[in-house]
Parts: sequence; C-alpha cells; structure tokens
Amino acid sequence: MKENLLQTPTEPLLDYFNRFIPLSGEEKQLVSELFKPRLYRKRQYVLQEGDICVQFNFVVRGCLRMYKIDEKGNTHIIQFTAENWWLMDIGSFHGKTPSELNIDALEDTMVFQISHENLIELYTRAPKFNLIFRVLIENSFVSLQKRLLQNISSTAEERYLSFMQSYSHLTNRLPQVQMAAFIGISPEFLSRLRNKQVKAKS
Amino acid sequence: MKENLLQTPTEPLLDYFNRFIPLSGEEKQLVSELFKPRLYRKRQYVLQEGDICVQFNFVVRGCLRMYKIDEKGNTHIIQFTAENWWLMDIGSFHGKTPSELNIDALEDTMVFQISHENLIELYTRAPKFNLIFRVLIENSFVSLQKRLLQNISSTAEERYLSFMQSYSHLTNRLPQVQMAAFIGISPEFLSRLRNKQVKAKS
DNA sequence: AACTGCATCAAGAAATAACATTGATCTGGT
DNA sequence: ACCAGATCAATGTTATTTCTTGATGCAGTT
Repeated sequence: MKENLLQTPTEPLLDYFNRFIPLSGEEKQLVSELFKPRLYRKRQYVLQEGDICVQFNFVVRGCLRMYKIDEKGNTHIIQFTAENWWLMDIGSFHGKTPSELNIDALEDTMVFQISHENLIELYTRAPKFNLIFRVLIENSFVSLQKRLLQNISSTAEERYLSFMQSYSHLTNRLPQVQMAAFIGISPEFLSRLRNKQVKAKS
Repeated sequence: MKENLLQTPTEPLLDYFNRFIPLSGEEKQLVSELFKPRLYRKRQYVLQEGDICVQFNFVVRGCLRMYKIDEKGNTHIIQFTAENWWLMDIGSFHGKTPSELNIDALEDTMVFQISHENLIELYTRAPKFNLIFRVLIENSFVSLQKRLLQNISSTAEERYLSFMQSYSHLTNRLPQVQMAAFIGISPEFLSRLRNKQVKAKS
C-alpha cells in the first residue's frame, strides 16, 4: 500500500547544477522555489500532441521518451531521457505553440519541472543560469546533429550497433520495441539483428 | 503501434442527461461543445495531490478511484467511479485550492470533462443544469453519509459484506487490494474474510 | 529473374509484473 | 488471556508485456 512519493527535496537537481558551477545559497534557494517535483507513472503522458509544452523537465529517476506519431500511426522516438537529463519540446516551449510531439513515461518517473514563466524569473534573478542552460542546449544540439548524421548515412544494422554503444547505460532497461522505434526499424527486424549478433559471436 | 483513439461523440453523456430531463437541441449542442472526451490509461493520474482539480469528470467506460495517502503511506479510497458516474474533488474544484486527494485510473478509462469555467458557462446558458447537478450532488451526499455511518458503526466483516452488496456491479472487476483500501482493512485480512465466507457457505 | 534489406501479420513462448493466499508473529483493547 | 486486525515473508496464480519466429510481400539492386 505504500504509494507515497513526491516528498523529495531538490537535492539531485542542486547537485547537478553544482557540478556545473557552484551555486550560492541564494541561488539554491531560488532553484528550490521555482522547480516543482512531480511523479509520472509508466505510460503517463507528460506532453500530448496539440498541447503547449509549458514545463522544462529534469528527470531525477525513471525514463521518458519524446516521440512523434506519423500519419500511418507509427511511432518515431526522438529522444530518451533518463536520470539527470533534461527534456521538453523546445519549439513549443519557447514559441508557446501547440506541440507536434508527445512525451510519456517508460517507467515510473520523477521529474523536477520549471514553468516558462518561472524560468524567465530564474534567468532574471540569477543570470548565471543563462550560461548553464546555454551549455546544456549546446550539448544537446551536438548530439542531435551526430544522430542525424548517423541516421542518414547508415544501414539498420549500423544504427543498431551505434545505438548499443551510445546508449549502453539504457540498453538493458529499455524494451526492444522502444529501441526499434528509436533506431527506425520494426521490432521484428531488430529481434533478427540481435539474433544475428549473438550467433556471430559464437 | 497504433496509438490513436478519442474520436467519440458525446452520446453517452447526452443519453445520461436525457434520462434525467429531456434536453433541447440547443442544450445538447452546448453539452457537446463544452464537454471534452479524454482517455486515461490504467494507473494514470487524473488528479494529483497538490494540483487544483479543474475538471468535472463523467466516466463513459472504465473505472477511476479517488484516494488519499496518509503519512504512513497507506492508501484510503474514498470513491470508486465507473460507467455513468461523476468524479472530482469538489472542494478543490470550487475553492480552486490544491487538492489533498489523488484520482487515478484502475482500468483504461474514457471520460468527458468539463472545466470549471465551462461549467459556469453551461449554468448560465442553460439553467436547467443547475437542477441536474443539484440532484447529482444530493445523491452523492446521501450515499456518502450512508457510508460514513456504515464505517463508524461496523466491524471489518460487516463493512465487507455491505460493500459486496452495495457494489455488486464492481466486485468482480476490482482487485481485492483496492476493495481492501476502500473498506479500510489490510488486503491479507480481506483475503481471510472471503475465505471464511466461502467456507461458511459449504 | 533472383537477391538483399527491410516491412507486415499472426501465433506462440518467455519474462515480468500484478494480484491473492497462507502461515507466523505481533499489538492494543477488553 | 482473548479477539479483531495488522504486518511480514514466502509462495502461488493470473494477466500483461515483451520477444521471437515463420510466412509472405515489396521495392531496389545486381
């Protein structure tokens, strides 16, 4: 019957920032005030197509996915986000426009969220965060570009191998259907690829 | 990979109102405009402690539960809501104050929701709904009172038996853990009670 | 025309998670 | 000392999710 949770202080988040640049007491205080904890359960939507993305999310534990569903009903995963990473639909968040993407939880997931409004306040009252978030975005940008390149230049098998390398921390946590939707192949074909790998090794 | 849904018209809701008091075409129109369909999957939150309850929910199919988690982490279920019933945290809804309660789905559940704002509009443009919702609330109030009385005056076994009677339509649909949390006993003890009943009958 | 790289569909198998039962032991109130 | 009920741990039982496999199809190569 224990279903309690959510009573968590902002520590993991503060630790995260601190590893970036040490924060002053005041800044910590600000973070604690402006970020709100929230629990999403497996399969729960964090953002649904058509809604405006109004929260910037930091995952404390669990795992989220951001994806698009095409006209045929197929799911294409843009990003997995597990512990100590950020996620939102930047376009929708900054443009305040309806999102074409969905975000939902692959596991029970605890996040800290900051609203657009509060983020602006954070920037104003502690300009240091401009730097922090700039670096964050730059990192994300780089890995996005890398992935794009990967994608347009490789076969399914190559993409699979590369995924296994880059996401080694997630590969035994994610269902294969989800990996397939990330790599861009059918789950059945992924199953066959893995099979082949195993056989090749013996 | 098909994850589409939600294309339902407002019919079940209109039927429901119609059985109460026949609606005019205009009123039907209003209902269709102001209530929005929404699908919650099993275990998804409809309302989370600390949020303001901004929607009045009518369950079309599936089942919701409203509950409180106490300091020890124990869950106490206030209400189950299945087909053709209403659910929300009235206090939070009207007072626009953060709720102390949670609502989540015990099955995949389809609801029609009306926001506070739109409900006011509904009352203004079709005063007949004042009557309808008054009667609704009165009914709920009566059964709540009944339950309270039950609760303070009976042993676990009596409460169990009474539950089985009053909720006969739900008893083979709800997991026993949930019934236990409603009746206010441990799931183990509920299991023993049932066992006893079975034996008593033979 | 045949071959390669993938998709789709359907059916089972395997793994995991949710739920239920049972025994043992404990507790607070009569 | 007894009763109503809790708690803990182990085990059994379903369901649900995930994975694999075979059959078949199709669009581009070769």
